This record gives sequence, C-alpha cells and structure tokens, in this order.
Amino acid sequence: MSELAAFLRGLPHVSGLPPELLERVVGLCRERSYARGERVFGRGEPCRTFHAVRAGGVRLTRSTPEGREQLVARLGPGASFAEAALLAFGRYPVDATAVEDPTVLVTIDGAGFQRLLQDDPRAAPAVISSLCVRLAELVERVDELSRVQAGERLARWLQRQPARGAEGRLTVELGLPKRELAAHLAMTPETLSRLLGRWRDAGWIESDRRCIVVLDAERLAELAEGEGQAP
Amino acid sequence: MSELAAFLRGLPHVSGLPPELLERVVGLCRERSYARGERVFGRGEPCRTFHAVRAGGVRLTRSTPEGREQLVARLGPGASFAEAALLAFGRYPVDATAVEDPTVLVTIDGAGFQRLLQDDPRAAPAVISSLCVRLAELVERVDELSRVQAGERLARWLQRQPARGAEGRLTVELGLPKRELAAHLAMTPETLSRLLGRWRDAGWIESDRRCIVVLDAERLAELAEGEGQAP
DNA sequence: CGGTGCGTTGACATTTCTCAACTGTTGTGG
DNA sequence: CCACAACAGTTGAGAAATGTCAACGCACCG
Repeated sequence: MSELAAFLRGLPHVSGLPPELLERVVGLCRERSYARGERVFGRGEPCRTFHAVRAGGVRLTRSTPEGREQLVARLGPGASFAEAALLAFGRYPVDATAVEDPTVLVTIDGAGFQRLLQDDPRAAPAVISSLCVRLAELVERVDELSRVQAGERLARWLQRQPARGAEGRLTVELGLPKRELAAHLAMTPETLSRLLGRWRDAGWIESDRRCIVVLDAERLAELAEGEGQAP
Repeated sequence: MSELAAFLRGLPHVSGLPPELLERVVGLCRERSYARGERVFGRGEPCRTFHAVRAGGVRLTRSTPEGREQLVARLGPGASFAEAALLAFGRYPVDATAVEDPTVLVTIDGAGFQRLLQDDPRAAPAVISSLCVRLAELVERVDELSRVQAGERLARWLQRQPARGAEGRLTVELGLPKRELAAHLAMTPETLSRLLGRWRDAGWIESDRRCIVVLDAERLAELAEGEGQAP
C-alpha cells in the first residue's frame, strides 16, 4: 500500500497534502488496467471519480457529430485528469481512451475526496495551487496557439519540454507520435515533418521517430520569437 | 458598503460564499480608478493582491523582448484576474493596462484572502469551482484555436458569446475593438473583416462597429463544425 | 514474410498573411 | 462649430505559408 502512497505523493493535487490526509486518499483509490484503445469514459457521462495515470497513456478527445476527432490532451504517467469535471460540473466534458497496451489508471472516489476537502482546510491549498498550475499551463498553450506561424508554435513547444543532455545538445523525448504532436500544435503531420526536415537541413536539430535533439538552442529561441523562418 | 458587497456577490470566486464570509471579503477591498492606458501592474512584479473590474476594462498582455505585444485576455466589468498568480506563483505573469477612461478596479488583499481560505473550509469550494470554470473556458478556447480555418474559429467564438434578441436574430455585442477580437482569434484584422464581409453578403449576419447580429444561427452552427466556408 | 500504420516527400490548391491605400468615425483644439 | 489629426475598419493585389491529395519507404508485429 505504501507503494501506492508514494505514487500519489507525486500527483499534483495530492503532493501538498500532510501525510495523514494522504493516507485517507489512499483509501479512496482503486487501480485498474486497460487495453490499448479501450474507452475509459465518454463525454457527457456522469462523473463521480477522477483518475491518475500510473503507467501507459491516455488520450482526451472531443468528437464532432460528423466524426472528426479533436485531441484535447495526451497524458502520460504521473498526470491526473477529470478533477475539474468532478469538482465543478459532474459530467465528463471529453472522451478518454487508453493508448498503450497495459495502461494502468488509479481511480479516486470523488465523493470521498470532496468530503476530505470539506473536513480539513489544509486540503484545499494543495488542490487550489495545482489547479492554478494547470491554469497557467493552459494560458501558456493559448499563447502558443495564438502564434500564426507553425514554426513559432513548434519552437515554443520544444522550449517548454523537459530536456536532458548537455548545453548545445538538448534531447527532447517526444512521448507521443508525431501525428498527435502535430494535432496538439494545430498543424498537419506533413507541415510538422517539413519543418523538422528544414531545421535538420539547416543543422539546428536532429530528429528521429521518438526524439528531437536541439543543437542550436539560440536559434530555437529566435524561431520562438518569430524571426527568420525561411532557411 | 453593501453596494460593494452586491458587486462582490457577482464575482466568480466569491459568489458561492456564505454571507458572513462575504462580509469579511468586503473588508479586504480597496477601490481605485485608472485612466485610459494607465498601467495596473507589470509582468514579473510581486503579486500580493488580486483584482476585479468594476467599470471600464483591462487588457492583459505579454510583450516579447522585441516589443511585439500579445493579447492574453481582455476583461470587462464583473471579471476578476490575477487570482491564480496570487494563489500559486507570487508574481504577475502578464502586464495589465486599463483600456477605458475611467476604469475602476476593486483590489482584494491576497494575504487576507488566503487567511480566509485557511480559516474556513466553506470558502474553498467557491474558489475551487470558479477555478474549474475558468479551466473549462480555457480548454474551450484551446479547442477553438486548434481549428485550422479562421471562419470556424470565428463561428465558434460567436456561438459562445452571450446574445440577446429573438430566435433568428441574435445580437452579440462585441465589447472590444475588432482588431483585438482578431488577435484573440489568432487572425489578422483584415481576415476578420473579410470573413464578416462575406457572411454579410451571404445574408447570414449583419455587422457594425460594435455588434454582430446573427440572422442564420443554423448556418453559423454549420460553419462552426467546419462546413462550407466559401460562399 | 506480408501487412498495417507512421512518417516522409512531392505536386498542387487554398487560405491567410503582408503591404498599401483609402474611408469613416471620434475626439481635440483652434 | 469646424478643421484636423488619430485611429479603427475596409478593400485590393500579390506573396507566402500551410493544407490537401497521393505515392512511397520503413519499422514493427503477427
């Protein structure tokens, strides 16, 4: 059980909680495994729990009546989702689908969590501050999407990714297929591919199927500010 | 003083509060008037208060080092802002400027507000649910901005605006100059103007400087789903 | 070994941006 | 009260970026 507690400790909404409350949250959890492509919940369904990704990944999407699918978010291990739906709306606003083959989700009981919020004023700040963080991320993303040029959007996205490696050779692991990255950046896969191709030819990056290596971070910063797209 | 209380009652973060707590919030407020163009706060400054628009309007912007200005939000009466900055970051993430000539802001003391959150567990749900509402709005906006076609973005935006008037003749008041609406929708003023022009010629809307009248809501819904842009 | 899906590349069509000129409104100062 | 400046909005012509459609190579998986 303390393994589960350790996992929960890493979740945004829970990480600020005092240990004693954390124990209560552990009691609200159930774990379940999903197959690739399996539906977790559907838009419009009543929402009585929220979820955290333990392993694998989840896609949150919206579908128009005509069947076109719009990617809202793609979440990996350590991410939680549907808290806002639970705390404010009572219905899921998106469809959720597992995308990797064993995808393990921890499901937290909503009623119990809300009771915890009401009982103990120490619980609220953790939830509030994590909601604020998510708010800030979304503002950042709106800012990003407002950029007209596709290259600008890509450069900004790359800058915000966690990267490892030495100065002058930053490696960004994609963690999602390029086709979904393209959707996330509001461009077509072809455009993404061509951008990466041009930047590779210019010697600014290297790229393969699952990572992008930034060789010239300075140039990337210029691209993010919208300068000189056309090498 | 009860006039101020009535105003506060209309604010998202406060509207759910029990009357007795509302009274405490009243004690945390100060009111101040700003001239058109006057700076309210600047990005990076320490943040110890949050604000609500009583009258007039406020622009939240970000400026790149080169001086290009990016509109993050434009707020009118009844809107509050900078709570997330206060509750989670301690610094303002944007510049705020008054845009109308007498712009009146109510400023709420942050330390006092946070104390109130800690003292009384009834206060948290109101704040949490309003943060969730704002979160949902942003998700909606991200969805909107992800649409490739400018017309689709405009149609969706129009649908989400509060409209008055009878079925078959919905009047949407813009509340902001078209140049800023264009920025909000990630398009140029010229593109916005041409779209409205085409839709007017097609008989779907009427438009003047400060409102848009939707004559054919059904067609608008089709446009929002990305059908038939090119009349 | 063949299939399935991702990613790339090419040719082409369109949308949208850019630049520039022009119109109409608003507000100011003589 | 009018002239004039400043600004918002419109319109046009041309350029550029991006989307669309289609074909191909390549990895991964049964």
